[in-house]
Amino acid sequence: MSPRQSNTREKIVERARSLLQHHGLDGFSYRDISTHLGIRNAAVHYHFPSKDDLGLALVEDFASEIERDIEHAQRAGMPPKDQLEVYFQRSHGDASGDHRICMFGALATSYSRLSDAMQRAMVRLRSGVHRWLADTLEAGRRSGTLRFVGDPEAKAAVIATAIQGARQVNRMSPDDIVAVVIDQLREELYVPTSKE
Amino acid sequence: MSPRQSNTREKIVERARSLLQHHGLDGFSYRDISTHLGIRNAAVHYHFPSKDDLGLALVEDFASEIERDIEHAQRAGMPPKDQLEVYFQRSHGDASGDHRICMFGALATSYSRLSDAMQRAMVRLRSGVHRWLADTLEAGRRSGTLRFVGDPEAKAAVIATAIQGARQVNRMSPDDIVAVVIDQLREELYVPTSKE
DNA sequence: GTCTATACCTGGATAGAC
DNA sequence: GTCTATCCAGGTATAGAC
Repeated sequence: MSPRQSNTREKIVERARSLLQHHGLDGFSYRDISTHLGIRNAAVHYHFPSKDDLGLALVEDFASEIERDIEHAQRAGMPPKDQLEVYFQRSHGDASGDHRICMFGALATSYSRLSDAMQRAMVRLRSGVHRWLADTLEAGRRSGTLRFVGDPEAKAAVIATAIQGARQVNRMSPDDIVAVVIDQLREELYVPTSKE
Repeated sequence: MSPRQSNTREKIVERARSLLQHHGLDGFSYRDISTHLGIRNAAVHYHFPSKDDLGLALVEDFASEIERDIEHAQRAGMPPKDQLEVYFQRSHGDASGDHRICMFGALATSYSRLSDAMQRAMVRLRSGVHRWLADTLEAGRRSGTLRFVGDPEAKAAVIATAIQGARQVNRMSPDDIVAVVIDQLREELYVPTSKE
């Protein structure tokens, strides 16, 4: 009932996450956040004493958002193909909307210098998404709406990494590479509904 | 005949490239280079006055290496499947050997802040690799050694982005994700030689 | 080509008033 | 919870001697 998070804190997280997904953790400063919000540097430090605190909050914020969506889709009994489609559309929306790159891609170069807590949060998030994707693929293949060869875990790895990679190089091309990649994945995965 | 590049310059490029592919452009300093080579900071600045000069040299060095390999494979008349295999093995070697991430992934977060020259060099490199990969896929399908559905350009995009993404998350997992992804791509692409 | 020395700036972080 | 003021470390870059 009582607000556990101040309004400013939320705004900081929102802004910092955008900066992270555009420039990486080493590519933005407290100043970039404070000036955008019209506050002082010290105010940001009040909410997140060190940059590691901020980084951890960003990963956890992102993780709980993803996990909530996965749980919601599963509770609603959404068919595998539809769940996959939500994943595709979210990825494409983030990427083409304001050119955000994937959280894992954004933190990849910093990874070895991150705190243990942050590394653990990322490993946990990646593993959770991978688990969901592999299970979804397997269920779809069993029910006949999806098709692919080999291990669901391996196919999940290809899909996730392709989208992540596409989001990173999207800015380096006039074409919408994310859209191209997702369309190709659809063409390979989706079983046609009518006889071809 | 006369050496156009001093030994030190080569060593700087080599070291800087390793640092770039581990920590990103914002994740290393001139100091990291100079101490490793046992020289002073100013000596590095002599060869590369600004960090942008250094970054451009790294991209161009990498690009000429790749382009040389592509040209060599084509001149040798190497079959499409073998050319692809060279690409796979090089990617896996770099990634599992000393955990280097892909050059595009390493520079993705910095991209919008790079000089025009560097951005152009990266666009050109990406487009060259993509051209080669799409052509190789198409030739392989025509000759019956490779199989895939859809446009060679789109399939090339999926393959390149998947490997790039895999190289980035490789450190976040106990498994060798690059190997998993490449094996899955092989299984999808390679036409069995004997009847199955 | 490499050195010493230094200038200058940015960025993370803290103290203490309000 | 936000401010002003300040500190300090690290990083890029340059001048000038050797």
